[in-house]
Amino acid sequence: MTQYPHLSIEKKWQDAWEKNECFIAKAPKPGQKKAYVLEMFPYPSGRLHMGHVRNYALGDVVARYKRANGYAVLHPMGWDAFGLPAENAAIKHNTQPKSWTYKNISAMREQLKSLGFSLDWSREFATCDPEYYSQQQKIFLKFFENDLVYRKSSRVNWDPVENSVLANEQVVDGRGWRSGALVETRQLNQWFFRITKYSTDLLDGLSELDNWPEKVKTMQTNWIGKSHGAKVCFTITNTSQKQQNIEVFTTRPDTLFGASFVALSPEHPLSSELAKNNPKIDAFIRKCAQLGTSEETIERAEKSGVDTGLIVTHPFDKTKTLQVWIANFVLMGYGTGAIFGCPAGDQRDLDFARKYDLAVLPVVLPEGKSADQYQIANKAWTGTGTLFNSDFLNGLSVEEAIKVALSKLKELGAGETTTQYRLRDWGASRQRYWGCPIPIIHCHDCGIVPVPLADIPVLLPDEVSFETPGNPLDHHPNWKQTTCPKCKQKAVRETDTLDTFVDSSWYFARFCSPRSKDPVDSAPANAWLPVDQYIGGVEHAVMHLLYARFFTRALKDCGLLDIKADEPFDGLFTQGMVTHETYKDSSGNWVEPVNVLRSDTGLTTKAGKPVTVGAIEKMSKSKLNTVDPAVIIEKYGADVARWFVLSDSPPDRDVQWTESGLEGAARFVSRVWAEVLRVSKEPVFPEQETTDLSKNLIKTTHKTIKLISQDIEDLGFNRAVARLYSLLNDIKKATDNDPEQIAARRFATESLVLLLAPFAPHLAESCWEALGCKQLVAMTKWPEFDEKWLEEKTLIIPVQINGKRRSQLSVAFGLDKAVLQEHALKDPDIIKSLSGLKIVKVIVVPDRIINIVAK
RNA sequence: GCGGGCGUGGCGGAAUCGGUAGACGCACAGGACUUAAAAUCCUGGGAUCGCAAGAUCGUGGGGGUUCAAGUCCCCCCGCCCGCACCA
Repeated sequence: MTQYPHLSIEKKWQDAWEKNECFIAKAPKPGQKKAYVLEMFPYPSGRLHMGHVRNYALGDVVARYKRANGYAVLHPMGWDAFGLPAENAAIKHNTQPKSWTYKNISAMREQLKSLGFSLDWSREFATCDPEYYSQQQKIFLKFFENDLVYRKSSRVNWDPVENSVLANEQVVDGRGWRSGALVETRQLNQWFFRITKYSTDLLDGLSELDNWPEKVKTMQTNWIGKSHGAKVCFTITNTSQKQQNIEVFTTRPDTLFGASFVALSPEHPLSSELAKNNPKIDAFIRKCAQLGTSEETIERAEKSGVDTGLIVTHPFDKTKTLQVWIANFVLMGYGTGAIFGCPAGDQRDLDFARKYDLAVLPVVLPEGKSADQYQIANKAWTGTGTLFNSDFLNGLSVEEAIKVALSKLKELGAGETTTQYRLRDWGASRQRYWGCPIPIIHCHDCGIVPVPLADIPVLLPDEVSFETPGNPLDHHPNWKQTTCPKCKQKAVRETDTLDTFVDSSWYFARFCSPRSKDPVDSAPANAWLPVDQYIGGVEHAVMHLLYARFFTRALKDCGLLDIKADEPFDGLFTQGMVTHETYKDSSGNWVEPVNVLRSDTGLTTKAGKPVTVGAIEKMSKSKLNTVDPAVIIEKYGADVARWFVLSDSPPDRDVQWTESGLEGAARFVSRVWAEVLRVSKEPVFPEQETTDLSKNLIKTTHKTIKLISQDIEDLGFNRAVARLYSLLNDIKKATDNDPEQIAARRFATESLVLLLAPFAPHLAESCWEALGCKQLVAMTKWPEFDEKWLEEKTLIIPVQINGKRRSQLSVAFGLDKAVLQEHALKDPDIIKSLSGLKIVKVIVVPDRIINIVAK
């Protein structure tokens, strides 16, 4: 077989595309449709991984397809370049985050280019470019002006040995990952974006996102967590404290009669107040603080608490009293930071009650249970039912009881209805160097003073020291020293930088006018936004996507973004991960796939040690089960790598990287190339339609054009790939050498090449050239199908008896029920199978199926 | 713990509306070509029973709805993603 010479060819076409400016986005002409195709931009870790290849290959199919269909396409690329790894690398390798990051960007840019993605590189930027983050500082100032950003005290993980703030991922089992010290929590003044101002709008907006996966919308809905309920006031009877009442939030006021305790969050102001005079409470709160700030760890921890000794009265019955506890599972960030516990109706409350031997009184009776026998063991009943043990609520449904309880609370002045959101304001302060500096000055006399626009950008210092732990900006000998813009006295700069999620919350808009002196120019923004197809990992389903939706709204409200669209991303697609088998040697060390040798006796390392195969997992450095795209591109070519990640697995599911799958992809590329060379040597005949053979191939080709176009629209690339395999097989099978057949074969082959182009663009260009076509495929129109070839005159209908296929009929299209039934009952196989049975009923679905029910 | 998703041959998957389960690819087996091997080409593969015709079973497990269930409903199991300072 003719080997496809990928190395020389791929570079040639990449240069040709660049020379012809094929992928430079040009504003849509009047009447021209646009497509903004965007994949989530990468963090410049230094090397491309297979997840990137998949992500960008998916987007590239869409971009190339849209271009071939006459759309003006914007398909840009940039770098999510700020963040913690650069600082870790700086410490580890004794470099500077800046040089490390830009070096990585250069390396990854070359790798991306070698894959031949149809990107508009003229718009490239990195979020750590001063041109980018200075615009972000302007946005921050505008948000500050519009009260969309503010300062408040909030908890952070604190490493007492390193004297620095830890990210949640840096807290391992309650200890700092480097120092091993027990983590404490500290209160710090930090900057917050007022995302909760848009809670309702962000929630309502979801319903218009028809081209988003349902699961992502559900996750965002739950994250925002709108719930209707009540604030209920419990009066403390035995206190010397100033605070006389405890306010709790509940969505289930119907279960108030089942309340057996009230619980405060360890961070509740009253808890801290009580801790002052009670060492036991103080110790408990300190212990809770060691869990860190992650909601997951807090909720996973075994339920525990401490009795405060306080007693409150029940709002509905003053003679009933409840103990007040402090419990580790009550979150300060939600509701009022206090709850009432109804153990029968909430699993956490029940676990808590069992542990501390508190009363468990069921108040909701599930349907079909008897009131005098119903008991709660170790499973709370959270479903519907009828209220009992509940005084004036007895006999009501849960839904009715909620209403009645609410009006009673209002009547007694013991509570009010409220709407509560789970969504919290976005804490965006980071006590780190490698991020966008917050353009604020702290003045002793004037307080918080924004940096004047004329003084923007506030640039990061290039060289910082990581010798002392903590925030290098704070330690820098002179960076933070400045003068107050108002009073001209000595003042200091804010040393917090912004969360990198801020950088990625508006980059898609910046791509419309990447070199502008303003954050986003209105004409190009209106021409390109919203993003028509956004593609990235499902791990970003909530935070990144919600922050970007918030920013779009906030930017519009501040007048910094002038577009008609309300939402940044019209279409969203979440792709699956790239996985690989894991390998371990006899000493239990992970082994890289490149070091595993396969032989008849099993797997060994290159050194000959036996290797065992472990689970198939997401490619990761820690498990060493990665495959370097650069190695694959060198050996097989970019098209093979692209073809592999697009084959077989549906894009939203995980794809398992296998050597054999890769070889299959390589084989396909060679087969296409060989077949095209064969066809290219044949004479060119005008298209004719005479023989059945040629008709079939032409028909198959038209059908394939239609189906693949649809597959690409639906992002079902694995199906498109399967159809391309089929079409190639059909072309290869057509071996007759009469002019009709040769003409049909040429038509099918040319179509194949064009259909292939979004998936394996270099191969397509080479084939196109071999077939004698002068224009680049990248500039050629998508093939069209003709409906007249798709009309089916006859079809095969299965005939079932009792739901089991027993025969089939070849019939004309569109026959009516009676005729079909008659045909079916005359069928010899059916007559045979029906012997001894009595026909009960015949179901006929025209053009689909016939099912005979018989006994 | 809470929220979301996924589960189909030896393997990846197809079946888009409740209507022939297993398209297409990989791996495997047999054959052709070759001095031989590789590559390539052709053919065959869900399982069980059967010489065959064919029959029965079969979409993680258990129930249910329906003439008909991979698809809809309920329960369970396993794996994956997110949980607000990783990106």
